[in-house]
Amino acid sequence: MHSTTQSCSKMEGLSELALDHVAQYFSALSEPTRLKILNHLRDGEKNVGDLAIACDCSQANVSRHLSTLAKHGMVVREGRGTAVFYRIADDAIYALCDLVCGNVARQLESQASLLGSLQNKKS
Amino acid sequence: MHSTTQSCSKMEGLSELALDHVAQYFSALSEPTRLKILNHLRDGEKNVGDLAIACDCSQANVSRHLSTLAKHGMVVREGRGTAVFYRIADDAIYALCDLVCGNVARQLESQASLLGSLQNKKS
DNA sequence: ACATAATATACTTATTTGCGTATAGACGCA
DNA sequence: TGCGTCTATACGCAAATAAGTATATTATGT
Repeated sequence: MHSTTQSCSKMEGLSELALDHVAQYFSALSEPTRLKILNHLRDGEKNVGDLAIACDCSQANVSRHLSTLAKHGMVVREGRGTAVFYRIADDAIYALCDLVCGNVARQLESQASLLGSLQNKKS
Repeated sequence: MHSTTQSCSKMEGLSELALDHVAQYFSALSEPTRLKILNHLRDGEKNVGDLAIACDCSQANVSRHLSTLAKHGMVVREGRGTAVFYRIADDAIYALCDLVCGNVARQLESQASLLGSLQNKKS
């Protein structure tokens, strides 16, 4: 039923190998251009060329990034004619990104307030 | 009230700079050892030395990783005596990891079934 | 003050990663 | 079949990153 590595929906007690997978998943999301691509796919599928223009990025670059995202099952590839369209595989990816956005926002705020208090004291 | 960069709880329409922050946040979670550290902090604070033993990792290495996690507000540092204890700053981090775990598990399963069907057809 | 212990950091090295560039491969069309 | 278009890949390079090693820093107790 399942592969040799146990598939677990919680991170606690994961095997070394499974942790690597999770780390690589996060790694796929750790690149601004890839996040930009995901953002541009919010309103539906787009082909590589259009994404390159939208992201202000070279075609080769976008293609490589899409390949990375596809490898992790984040986007789905579908060739039609000479073009290749990509779309989000699972909207859960946005829940993930938005959650992180919230965390980052809080983090920035606390840093800002810390900076502010330091400047006030002006030691 | 807020800093120069708008703080937004959604990723859509984020500035270039904000996207960088989000990417760096993901990047902090893209390392197996750091995930292992977070796992070991589930049951409460631990000092650096104990974490090094638990993670089977050098002290210097763990210290560096903790520094990275702290930089992003994921863990909180507190020195007591000669030791330094770290604890999770926000349990939301686990929700994040568990969510990714679920995605990775699904991803592995679909890859496994794909592999299986290929082997069955044995082209 | 000195010795000891715990943590952080500097330096080096090996690996990874993203990108520019050029090119190969696939598809449609005349 | 030959051409134009779109996408993927190979190659080289520069920057980023993780880890080993040694050392600096900080705190405690005598």
